[in-house]
Amino acid sequence: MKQQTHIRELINRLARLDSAAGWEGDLNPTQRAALSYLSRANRFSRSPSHLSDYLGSTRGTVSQSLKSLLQKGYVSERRSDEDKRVISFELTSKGRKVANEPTPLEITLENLMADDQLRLQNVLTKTLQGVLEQNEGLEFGPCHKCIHHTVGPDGLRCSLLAVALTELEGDQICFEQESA
Amino acid sequence: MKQQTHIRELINRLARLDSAAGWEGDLNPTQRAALSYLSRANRFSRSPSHLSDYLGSTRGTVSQSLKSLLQKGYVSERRSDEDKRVISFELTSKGRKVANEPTPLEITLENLMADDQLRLQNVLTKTLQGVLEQNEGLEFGPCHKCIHHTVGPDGLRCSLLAVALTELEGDQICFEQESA
DNA sequence: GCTATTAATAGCGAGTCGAAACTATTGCAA
DNA sequence: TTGCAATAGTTTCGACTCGCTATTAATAGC
Repeated sequence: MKQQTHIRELINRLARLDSAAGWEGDLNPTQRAALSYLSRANRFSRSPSHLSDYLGSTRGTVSQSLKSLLQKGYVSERRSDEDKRVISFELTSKGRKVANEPTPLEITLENLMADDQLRLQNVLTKTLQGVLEQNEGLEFGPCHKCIHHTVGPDGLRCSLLAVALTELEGDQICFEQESA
Repeated sequence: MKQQTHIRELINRLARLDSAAGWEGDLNPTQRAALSYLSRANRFSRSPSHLSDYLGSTRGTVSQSLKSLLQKGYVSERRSDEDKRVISFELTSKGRKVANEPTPLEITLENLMADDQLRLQNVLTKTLQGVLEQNEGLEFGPCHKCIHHTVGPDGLRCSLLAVALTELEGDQICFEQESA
């Protein structure tokens, strides 16, 4: 068998097993993935559109998932004042509690050697960039690794959106992120 | 953010994008994953039970997927003579054609440096073993890397199932496989 | 023979998925 | 300024996945 086929199967199988473990409680794997994204995205990136871009899904599908999460009390929504079409979602305390529970996959990764972890992260990041290039997809990387992220005398800033950033926001996911 | 969370997200996102690309034609990602498994599993491992173990799913779900694949002409079924409860599935020529189309993920992996590929495969394999240990899941590795695989004067054999193996079968996935 | 186990299937309800049709808001240009 | 295209989000449709809970059939152990 071709090696790249083997690696693809490993990635898919790991994700599948991680998903299967994600059925606990009244959530399914997709809802859990949405929750996880929302817990890590910055305030400009928590809309249905961005979530669907991130998940490689469609706005319609994501709209359904968010409706379900809303009914079950894991998220709350808020319309933007500047653009009344835009909705930003936020986790409730119930949602925050669930979003960061470690899965069996995470526990296993935690036990890997430190240099194995680093290598894995680097190669997978490179691979993701390659796939996104073919798809014309957005990277959704962390704000502080972006070409528009600047550190000045008045603190952290995003030169593209022209806003000041808190320390926390610098670590969050941004839909505009372009790797430096 | 914790590094293992980041890696988990990378794995899930890559698999998700690979899935999203798998909607082409009249197949969905799950059906495609089933097809891919059947194309690589040996004759003892192509039943609904083994497929559900492999996918981390249930027999009921897999039964539905296979029914759909059967109706669309991608697979054929055959009841075993020894044990009349057992059904073994096989790909039709139509199924074989679809099973081995490279996805964007595979194309990207192909372009990685050779040592990156090898490292990735090794670390992911180790990770999978770790997850399966927690799950009490089966590994489904290749026959020739199994403790029961022997090479004698009369060719390849499986000492557990007590059968002779062809060269091709030595490279296939087996549900009984235990890494040497 | 009786019973437990195993393999597979069927039916249920919730939810995902892509696709297409729809509403509301915004931005742009004539 | 009016008119229209683009954008954000929702709704509906049909096919399907998913866990769950029977149910049927075949086998294995006693």
